[in-house]
Amino acid sequence: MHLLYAASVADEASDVATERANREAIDEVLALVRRNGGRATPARRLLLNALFGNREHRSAEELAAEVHDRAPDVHLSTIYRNLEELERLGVIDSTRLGSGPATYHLASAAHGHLVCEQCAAMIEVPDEIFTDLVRVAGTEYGFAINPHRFAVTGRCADCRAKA
Amino acid sequence: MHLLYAASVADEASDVATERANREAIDEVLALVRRNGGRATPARRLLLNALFGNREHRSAEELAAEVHDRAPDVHLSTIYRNLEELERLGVIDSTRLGSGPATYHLASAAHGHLVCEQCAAMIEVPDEIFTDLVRVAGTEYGFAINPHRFAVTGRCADCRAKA
DNA sequence: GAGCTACTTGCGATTAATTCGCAAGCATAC
DNA sequence: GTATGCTTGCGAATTAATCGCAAGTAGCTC
Repeated sequence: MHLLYAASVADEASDVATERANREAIDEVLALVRRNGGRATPARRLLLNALFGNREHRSAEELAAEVHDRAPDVHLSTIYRNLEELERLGVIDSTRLGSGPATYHLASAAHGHLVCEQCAAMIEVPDEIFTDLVRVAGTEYGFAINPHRFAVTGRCADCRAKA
Repeated sequence: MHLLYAASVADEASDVATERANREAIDEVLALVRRNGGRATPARRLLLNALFGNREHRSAEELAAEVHDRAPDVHLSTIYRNLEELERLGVIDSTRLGSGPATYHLASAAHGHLVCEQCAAMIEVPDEIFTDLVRVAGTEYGFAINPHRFAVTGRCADCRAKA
């Protein structure tokens, strides 16, 4: 099993154990950062901690709030710069869901997104749902789809039922 | 006859013809607007003229620029309000392509979009490419996909070749 | 064709999300 | 330890879109 995944699977039953497990995964990411000419700074470590802390989609602002619990001085622009860097390295994915801010989560928790245009509900779906689209786009247009970075919009079951 | 003059006369002639053809379609839309409690205002007519004028994707700002050729006083917020209204009525689709502003085009020219994450190139694709995705999302999640409102991101053939 | 009513508009201010420039700070390599 | 250059904090700037409000006007009514 992949280390990144293993770390975040543990539930919050034992905070200490989770934190230790996450620290290993975070150190691995920081090693990757260093291999790419980057530095292991406290701000970066705290951001990774927030990202590994739970698997939900969170905006830059929300992640900043979590980082601020421990280091109130970390500036929002630092969060943005680090998110950009981590995405470039493939550690996280950013996804634009509808009209709000972009959301971020670990690349190891990759999945597609269905977002309702009416109620903004978001459904996470496995990549397999895109198999055919990926194939056709590849053969017909030479286009390699990345299903993690965009949201598929439409209307959810609830909203359809109401109409 | 002077060539440049001939060209401009021809352009103007075709402009006039196109405008007459579009006017019918535009009147039809305005009738729909009125049926829904709206009014046929000059600003609205000019915006529709711009939308019917060519089929490309254009941002609110670009459409405003076109409207301004004839009526410089139409405010950008009026453009936004009218675009919102026209989308609500199903006359146009708005699509978020990547990171830039939303783009708008006639719903009758509906199609999907592949957008390259690297070079921002946009490929228009027929709806059929989504057939399987639409089917699976419908049966598995009760979700009705609208393939016109989002962009499928990934890497285009050119950028893949370079890498 | 005058008048009423409600939809629309122009305009500026405001919000939301993100990016940028720069000087100071600090992680690493040597 | 010291130099190098990646990073940060901070505020200002950008970009895209939305809002509140008073003035304007489309379209119905009589």
